[in-house]
Amino acid sequence: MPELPEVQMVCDAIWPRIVGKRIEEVEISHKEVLANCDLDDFRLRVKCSAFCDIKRRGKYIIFHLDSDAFIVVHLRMTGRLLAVPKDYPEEKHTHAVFKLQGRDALRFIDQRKFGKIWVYDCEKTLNESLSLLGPEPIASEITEEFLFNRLHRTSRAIKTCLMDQQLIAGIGNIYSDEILHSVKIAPWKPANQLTVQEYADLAQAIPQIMAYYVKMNRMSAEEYLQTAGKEYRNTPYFRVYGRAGQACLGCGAVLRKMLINGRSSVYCPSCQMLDENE
DNA sequence: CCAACCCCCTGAACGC
DNA sequence: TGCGTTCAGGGGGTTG
Repeated sequence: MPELPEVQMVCDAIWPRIVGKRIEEVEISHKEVLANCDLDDFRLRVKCSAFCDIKRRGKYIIFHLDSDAFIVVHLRMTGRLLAVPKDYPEEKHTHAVFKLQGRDALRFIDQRKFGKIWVYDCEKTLNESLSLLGPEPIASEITEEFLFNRLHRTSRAIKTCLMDQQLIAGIGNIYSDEILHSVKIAPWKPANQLTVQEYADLAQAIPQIMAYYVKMNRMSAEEYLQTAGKEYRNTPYFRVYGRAGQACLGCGAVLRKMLINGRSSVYCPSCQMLDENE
């Protein structure tokens, strides 16, 4: 489920209950959740360390430990991280529990078991593992020149490009649709057919749209816990995602849904097709 | 290089 | 009410 705005909110929401606390015990009930080591190894590398920071890179959540090791979590489709009191009722599909000093525990819950947890010994191995990620969407690197240089030779659909984590890290199916609707570009348009103006529009819209949804998704730790991490505040603000069959908020035409590279995509057949006869 | 598939897994929503 | 089908916001892998 979560893309950059949701992952950012999770980091912010669990931060106050996690940072500064020591890991007293680790319980892994579904060992496949560990992506790059086995259970004993994992325990050995993180136990007795304290969390000193939580950061986000793309859709990855990065826990910095005071041993200089890092725990990295990717929620994929249905993963959730909850910081809760140890005696808080345990939810189904809880695969990992970090019991912290004091009253709280960090739990990883994932119905579909797609989510993963990695551990890295130092900043060097962490950086190597993330080295293929493109720049953050809310960053000065996202310029017209950057997009042109990276895209003008590929015939892939622009939507597919925006979701490519090696181009830009953090955009998924929802926000690629939102971005393309805002700049009135058809999601299936081959990237190498975009005009100079369209590259410029995208460079402007990508940081702006992502920052907007980060802002709209902000919630307190208490609010996050109340919904058990299952609901997001920014959902009512989507202008195309989840609105197929409803009116385009720009022109009133009925929004349509189609598959692009196997991903459902919602678009406005009127305002996102103005350039069809180029 | 890239498109077009496949896979991982569970549950909700929908159609008959 | 039940049963089958389809779909889900991610990403990695294989094939041609």
